Amino acid sequence: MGKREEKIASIIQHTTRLLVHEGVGGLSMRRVADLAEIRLSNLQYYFKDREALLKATVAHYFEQCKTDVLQSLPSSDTKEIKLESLLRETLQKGLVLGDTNEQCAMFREIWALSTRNTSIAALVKEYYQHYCQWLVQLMASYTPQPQLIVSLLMPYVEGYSVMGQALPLTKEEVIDLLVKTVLVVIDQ
Amino acid sequence: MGKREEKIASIIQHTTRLLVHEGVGGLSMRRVADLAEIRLSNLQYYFKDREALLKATVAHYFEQCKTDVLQSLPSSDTKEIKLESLLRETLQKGLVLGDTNEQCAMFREIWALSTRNTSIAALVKEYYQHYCQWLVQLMASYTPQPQLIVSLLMPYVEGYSVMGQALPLTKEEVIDLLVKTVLVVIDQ
DNA sequence: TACATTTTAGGTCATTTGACCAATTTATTG
DNA sequence: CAATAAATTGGTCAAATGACCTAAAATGTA
Repeated sequence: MGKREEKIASIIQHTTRLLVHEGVGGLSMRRVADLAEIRLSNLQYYFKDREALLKATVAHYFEQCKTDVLQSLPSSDTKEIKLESLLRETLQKGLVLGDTNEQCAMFREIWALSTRNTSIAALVKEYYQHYCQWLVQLMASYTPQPQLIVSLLMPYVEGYSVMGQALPLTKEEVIDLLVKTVLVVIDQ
Repeated sequence: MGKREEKIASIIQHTTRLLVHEGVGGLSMRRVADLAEIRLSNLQYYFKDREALLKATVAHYFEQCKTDVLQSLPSSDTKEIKLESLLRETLQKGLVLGDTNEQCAMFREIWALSTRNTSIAALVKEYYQHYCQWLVQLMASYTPQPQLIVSLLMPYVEGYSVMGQALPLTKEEVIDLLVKTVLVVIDQ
């Protein structure tokens, strides 16, 4: 990584931290410059304004998500495992309560931003579409209707991070329920 | 509604609009005062600071949600209808894509806020818990396991508003899938 | 009416913010 | 080495903002 890339990485990292801990309201060029220990005008040299910095930071976030997801998905050559194990494993990782998770906090900000920022909204949509595709591809080895399973599980996982803490079931009970549900549905 | 209540209602209404259209960043006491056509100091008389205004506005939002939900739920004395119809009707209303809906936009802001504001986070959690209870109560007339159905559908509906637009299924297909799923699961 | 309370008006002040600029330093390259 | 571009610095400026204050006006009440 060249010096330029390193510096940009540092800027984006501090911007991300600021976003997570203070929200969009707390994000200003000056504060980022302070955190990254560079002058305001130097920051402006790399990102001409707040908007550009924000866009780059969000794009970087989804890049990171992509890497995380693709790594965490079981590789498709270990097809020996049962569909049930795959589901359990995936759900165990995927079901996260949003209020205890830094990555979720970042997503909340992005989601709110996307309401009024079409280019950020496009990034969100694009990411979810890719995510769907990866999962469909993964599931395709186990069932003739991967789209069905994905359409059933993805919104659930996202919704769980929003309001899972208000559910009358524990995470384990939820996983049992979902696994059972999926297995029953594809048997139909 | 007394003059005082009318004025407070107007302030909260304009605050809500501002939040939806500009985000938390665009929310300042001055702008609210301008929109509500009162002096800044008058606004400060009713809400001592931004924080108090925000809290009251969020609380009002959830009050409104409560009213909406309780009204839209079929009254429990019309038990003649089938569970399937109930599910279809509820899902038709509940499955909303977040990017086309003003109420969703407001929720996005609130959700982002709740990351760093415990009292707002408490309002969110409280609302979802009540929402769960209402639905459990409603479903209780149709199945011995209402909690199961609610635990299955509520996160899904919330998640659908987040990423439904990236799903490979249409809303109608999603509803068919969910209804079928629920009916199969409770038959087990 | 006279008094107390609530509500409104107008203004100041210190801070923060984004935008902009001129000058200087640090690579890079011919 | 010299010239050119890239990177960095320090600083100014106007606008916006929250907090604060005082006085007046409206309203209710004894």
